Amino acid sequence: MARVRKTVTIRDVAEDAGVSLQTVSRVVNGGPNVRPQLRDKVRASIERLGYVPSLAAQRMSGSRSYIILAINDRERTLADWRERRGTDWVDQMLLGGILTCSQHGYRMMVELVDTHSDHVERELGAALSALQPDGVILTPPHSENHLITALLAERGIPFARIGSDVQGPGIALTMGDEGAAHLATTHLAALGHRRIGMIAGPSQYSLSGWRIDGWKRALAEAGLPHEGMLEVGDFGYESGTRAARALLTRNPDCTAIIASSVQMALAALEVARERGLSVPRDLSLISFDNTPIVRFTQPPLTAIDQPIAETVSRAVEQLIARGEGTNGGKVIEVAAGLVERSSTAAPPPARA
Amino acid sequence: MARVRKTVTIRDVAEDAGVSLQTVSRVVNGGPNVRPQLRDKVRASIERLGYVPSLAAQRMSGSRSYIILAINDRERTLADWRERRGTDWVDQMLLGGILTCSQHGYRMMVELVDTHSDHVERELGAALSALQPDGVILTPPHSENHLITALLAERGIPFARIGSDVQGPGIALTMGDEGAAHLATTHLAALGHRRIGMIAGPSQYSLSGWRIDGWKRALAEAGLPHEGMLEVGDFGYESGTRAARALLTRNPDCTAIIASSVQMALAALEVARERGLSVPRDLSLISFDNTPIVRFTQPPLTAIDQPIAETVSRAVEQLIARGEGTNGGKVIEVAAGLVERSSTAAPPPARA
DNA sequence: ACAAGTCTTGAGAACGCTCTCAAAATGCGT
DNA sequence: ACGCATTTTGAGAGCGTTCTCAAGACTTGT
Repeated sequence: MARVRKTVTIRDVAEDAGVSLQTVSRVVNGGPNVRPQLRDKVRASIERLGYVPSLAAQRMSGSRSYIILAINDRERTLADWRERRGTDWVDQMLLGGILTCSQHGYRMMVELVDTHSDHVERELGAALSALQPDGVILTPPHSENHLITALLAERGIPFARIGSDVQGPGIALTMGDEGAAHLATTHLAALGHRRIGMIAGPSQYSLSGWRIDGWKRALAEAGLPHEGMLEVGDFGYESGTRAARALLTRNPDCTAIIASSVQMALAALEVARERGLSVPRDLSLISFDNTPIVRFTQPPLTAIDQPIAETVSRAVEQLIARGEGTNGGKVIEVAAGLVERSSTAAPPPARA
Repeated sequence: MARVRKTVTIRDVAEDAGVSLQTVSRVVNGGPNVRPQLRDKVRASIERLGYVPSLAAQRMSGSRSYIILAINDRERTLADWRERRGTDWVDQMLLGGILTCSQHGYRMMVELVDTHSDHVERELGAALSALQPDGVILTPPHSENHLITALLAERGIPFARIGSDVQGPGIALTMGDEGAAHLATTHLAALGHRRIGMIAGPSQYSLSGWRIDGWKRALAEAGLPHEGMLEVGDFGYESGTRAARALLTRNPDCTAIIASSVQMALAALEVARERGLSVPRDLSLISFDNTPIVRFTQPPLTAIDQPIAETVSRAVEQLIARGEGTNGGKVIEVAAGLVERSSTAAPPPARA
């Protein structure tokens, strides 16, 4: 029979060490002004009794809850999941967040919120009331949802917007979308490509715009035109198929494509196959998002590598260290890289 | 300036509705014995004020914490993540859990614990003390770690073991590994294969054993031999390469392989390619784990589809409904299916 | 109409912790 | 040694909820 062991509380420790509750609390929280001798004694008691403060009680009395709440888009997450599309960033985001939180004695919780719903404020408000998190991390497309940012600002909860470089309330962390697109485009131009197409994401995501900007800037620098080389998808596979077909039909001379999501890149790969174009011989392809999938396609895809986990990790750190008072207007940029695999090469001589 | 809005507490609601705290609490928790008239009045106040009970306070006073803790293997999770292997199940597990939890007013938290560490008990114990979860979900390989199950049993915390069919403390939820392997093997045998190889997972995972059992049973039923057709990997890509090479070298007549993880299936696919074997013409291939990746390989892989999300979801429900007192000995089986894609076909006539 | 029950409501303690503020102990300059 | 400033310690209240238990308001049977 499971003997129900009583929880070890701060009171037990205080008794064991022969000090007051308050002193134990100070030791636990690394408070100042405790004589080393006493501190060690208390630490020994904590160790011996295996005391760990209760999160709930800490929240109740103190000002902190030691909880960071990560908000994801329910709609997209669920759709991805049901269709087994691959939720790309969720696991990386999560791991980056959880690890960094636990390093600082915090906990991360995930909340799925539907942006398009009328109840955003209700849903999010309920979560905030129930959890009273010390910080909130917003992922696209929530990062620039004014209803959400306003709600958070009103409640005075520090928050970080991932994938956003718009200065505004909260901390913005951008993963260098403009620069990454520029990098990829420049890479293709350097290989000799002159007709470089772009399959962008939907315009609700402002990162879609930045990627287009980076692509255009690189093209301009290389003296290449962008007219007619842009298609827009919704990040999903089907939209990628449509976009790739349209792009290649309209521009038979197109020798390289940058796709703004893994799904759309995979779709482009399939479209190339159906047209008898060999990748990378006839068509070079670069995928945004360096997810595990792209290593195992045929050929493995060259991809832009955005440090999602690291970005979330930095967001967590910023939120935890918010004490400094810097809550607004900060913009942090994390640089993306390019991982070359076998889907990019020089264009075929005939068409170069 | 963020005007710091005071939190709405149960006291505010009580005042607004002109009743006692206790009555509001009863209404919130759906307690019995409240006159409908009063109940509606209280509900109206709750609605108007936007009251949501504080999780921390609920935990403090009540017996429940409304938290379910999911334990994952830190080592494997991190390795997968760092090497961008694809953490396969993490996102599905998580989503299944989070969704079901939120449907019941619970929250799910994720904890990464290192099984091989000496500190398992410490780490887990600390998490349990801090969070005081109402239930714990164990994923492989923790599901059968006796240190962990003993700790949970001692503390009297209900727990579910995912991917385990061993009756014991806690609820066991198996995803039909034996049956799934049997299904896959039978499918191959029905296509005409007579030499069906198996790349199994490491023996620490008892599901590895069940899969082997299912495979052997199906072979026996079909009157086929299993000798020399088994290789063991560690779920990772490299081990899959080694295993596939060994298997094909030792058995040149092997026309079909079942791989116990996506990574190992991808490795087998690559090994086939390097040997000039066309999949599925010369070699049929079935992957355990129907993750997004396998849809996009060339060819797309036939895969066993284990309902990870649904299983976790059922685990959560069991834990929440634990009130009934049934904490031990229960074994729940969720059936796996087979998704046919293009990596399986009849064996080449010459070798059939 | 009255006692005995049931249903409904409320008062107050308790949960485990941190906060504020006051008391005790210590250090320092002379 | 003495007074003052500073450091170290402790006592008590309070956080928002649910629990226990008792009191009041209804029923019901006779």
